[in-house]
Amino acid sequence: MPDQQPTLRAQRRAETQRTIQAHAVRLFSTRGYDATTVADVAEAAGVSPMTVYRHFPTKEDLVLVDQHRELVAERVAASSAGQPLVSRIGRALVESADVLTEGGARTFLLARLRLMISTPALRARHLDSHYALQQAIVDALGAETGPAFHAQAAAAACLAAMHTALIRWAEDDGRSELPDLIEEALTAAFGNGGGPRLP
Amino acid sequence: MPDQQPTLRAQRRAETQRTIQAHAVRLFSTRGYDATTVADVAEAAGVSPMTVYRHFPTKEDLVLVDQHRELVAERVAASSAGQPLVSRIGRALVESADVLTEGGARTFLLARLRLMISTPALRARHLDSHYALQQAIVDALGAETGPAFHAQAAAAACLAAMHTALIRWAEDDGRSELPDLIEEALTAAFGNGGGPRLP
DNA sequence: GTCTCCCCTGTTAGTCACTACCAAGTTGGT
DNA sequence: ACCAACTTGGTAGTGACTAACAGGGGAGAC
Repeated sequence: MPDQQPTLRAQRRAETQRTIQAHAVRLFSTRGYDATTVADVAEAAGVSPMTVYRHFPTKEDLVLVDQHRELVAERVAASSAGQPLVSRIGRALVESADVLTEGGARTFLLARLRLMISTPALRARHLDSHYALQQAIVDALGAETGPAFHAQAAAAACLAAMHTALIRWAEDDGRSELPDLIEEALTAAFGNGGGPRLP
Repeated sequence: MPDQQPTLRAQRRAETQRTIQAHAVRLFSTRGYDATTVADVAEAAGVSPMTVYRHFPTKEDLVLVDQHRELVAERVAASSAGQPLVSRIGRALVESADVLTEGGARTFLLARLRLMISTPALRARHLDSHYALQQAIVDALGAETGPAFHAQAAAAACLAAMHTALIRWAEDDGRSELPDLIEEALTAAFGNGGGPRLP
């Protein structure tokens, strides 16, 4: 059970993973996703094609790697249970977006997002990852929120609204603030019942 | 421009298309999607693998063929422009589901839906088709509905709610009424602002 | 330090989805 | 009967992805 070794070996592994992904996104963005083979990515990263598959189960995952889930789930779990579902979820989404766009990874985030929007295969998988995120949100909401079906519907609707904000953000080339766009999309869908703006 | 010939040649084409799809869904449901090759489908349908690809661009499209789009779009376009967006869209979705589940294709619809839910690749493509449906809805809403971004968010949220209803319906094995489930999902997401039940 | 175990990486061969490119039979209009 | 367009089948090839086997460099034990 290698779980308490954040150093040394795992470090190299994480680095090659980052290297491979960085080269992949760069090549996909310049040459196009379909025109770039996994072998091309491997060669650019200086590894063998097999190594790419050991780190990323599919070619699509080279773009779709995502730690967004944990970020959102913990915020949903921490929200006060008294408010309506869409408020709790919406707030968690806005705050998570705030965190993600703070760091210096903004450009990389945009490049990945552009790929996910323009490439059909990636767009489909991206939407499917939202579906997984939806399950995580429902789990984080807890059991006493009425029928699970209702929580599913609320979470799905919130995520769909966020998705339109993501697309808008990419179209803006990241010039606008993502949290604001998400807030606007939520308001457009649910009205002002989604709760007031962050302090 | 062969556009005015609803007879003869196109008839045979439509029939082979139906035959291929029927055999495909049957084989996928029994043997599993991944365990069934396109060659298997072709052999079962009595055609060559090439012919399958002529009628369906990808293996996934063997399950995902869908005329739902036109059905929903025309109902959205016919809705009265005075109501809130989510009401207009939600009503159109409920009515379209009513039409689709009326016919005798209910069993076939369920089989396809089960495949789309259980198979990752199909689930992703299914969600992507909802994205295309979303664009059609926004177009059908007309131009005077405020920022297009708001219409996108409202349509995306409505479709996501409907999707949870579809999953619930499949889990029920189609015993409940799909339009009712969609109505319930919309209410869970948007409250009662979505408008009253159909007359 | 050295030995040993294990993880990581590379190589090969193979399956399968999917795509041109070309050949043949059928149907539709003249 | 004749030409054109449509549909189908065959072949060869690309590329994503998998399984099985072999070598190399760190990890811990002595």
